[in-house]
Amino acid sequence: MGDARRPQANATTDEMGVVWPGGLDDQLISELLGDDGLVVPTAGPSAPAASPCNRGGSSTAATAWPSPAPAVIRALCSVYSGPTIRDIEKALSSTSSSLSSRPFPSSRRYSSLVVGVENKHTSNVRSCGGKMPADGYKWRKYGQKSIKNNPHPRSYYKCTSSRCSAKKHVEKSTDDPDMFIVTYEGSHHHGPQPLLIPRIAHPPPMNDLVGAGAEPSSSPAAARKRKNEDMALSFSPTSEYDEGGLRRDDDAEAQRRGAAENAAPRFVGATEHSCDDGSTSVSSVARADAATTVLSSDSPPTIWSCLDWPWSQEALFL
DNA sequence: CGACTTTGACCGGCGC
DNA sequence: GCGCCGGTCAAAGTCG
Repeated sequence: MGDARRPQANATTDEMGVVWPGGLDDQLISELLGDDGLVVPTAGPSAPAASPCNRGGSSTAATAWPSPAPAVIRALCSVYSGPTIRDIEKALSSTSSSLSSRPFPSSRRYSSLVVGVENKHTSNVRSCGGKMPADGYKWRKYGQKSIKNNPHPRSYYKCTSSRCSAKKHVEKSTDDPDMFIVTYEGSHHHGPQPLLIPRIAHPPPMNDLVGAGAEPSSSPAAARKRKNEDMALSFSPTSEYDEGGLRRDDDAEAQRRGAAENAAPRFVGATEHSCDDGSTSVSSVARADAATTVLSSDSPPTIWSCLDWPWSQEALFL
């Protein structure tokens, strides 16, 4: 999964299997909501799994996912924009070599967590806008550390939801300054912050929504945010998650959404995405215990994707 | 006043 | 045991 970005209306959309021009296409909505293939396979570290929203009738899914209510799944599917299982399988077979050279830090600890530690999941996230895409959760930064062999500091975040032990740390890749390496640890016991509501009309610019709030550029808040953005690792949005109509969890809502989250499938795969500038990049590889996501383009996605499966990583776009 | 970021200090794990 | 390193804590400051 990883890539919850809306694919751009150009070259690699074939790879994604969908074409979403400026907004959430009616046809797409119909397709998604009408998709009978809302079948989720059992998760397993070695077996490819699928989104509950596998478009295009992938027949890979063999086992029905146990718990989420159909309404929940439909809601999830209505906003899911990640690769299909077919995309994943295809990309896995073609890009595994390139992915093996992705810029993981040389840290011994880092390498080990990628391979086998439960509840630790590493993603590479690229934003062509130079900012970290929001992932749908609200995080509080609790530390920042300089890391050996990486000129960029690593920032540590905790989920702000009470009783939630999810953490993540974010650092810039040494090889690619546009690449953010995000490691998630633990799992949320609640759903993503925003509701699974497509936001179709008038999406604000990406730069106003990711990594910084949509503040008037002349305001003190904007000045502070600009200052923060200039700092090495102040690119991960936290409080800004609530802006633009997002809101925090309350307990009941968290429980409802948590049910869907707990039933989340696990993606295994990779795909390719395109930036607005026409460039493409290796996209996503996700395993039950590791994930790579490349998010590209400056253009504002139109919908929110709130899939947090299983490592509580999902991308949020407004 | 609450929520948040920043940042230096502290702590524990690991290798030598 | 020592030093390095990553992860966390907590005080201070900022902002709305």
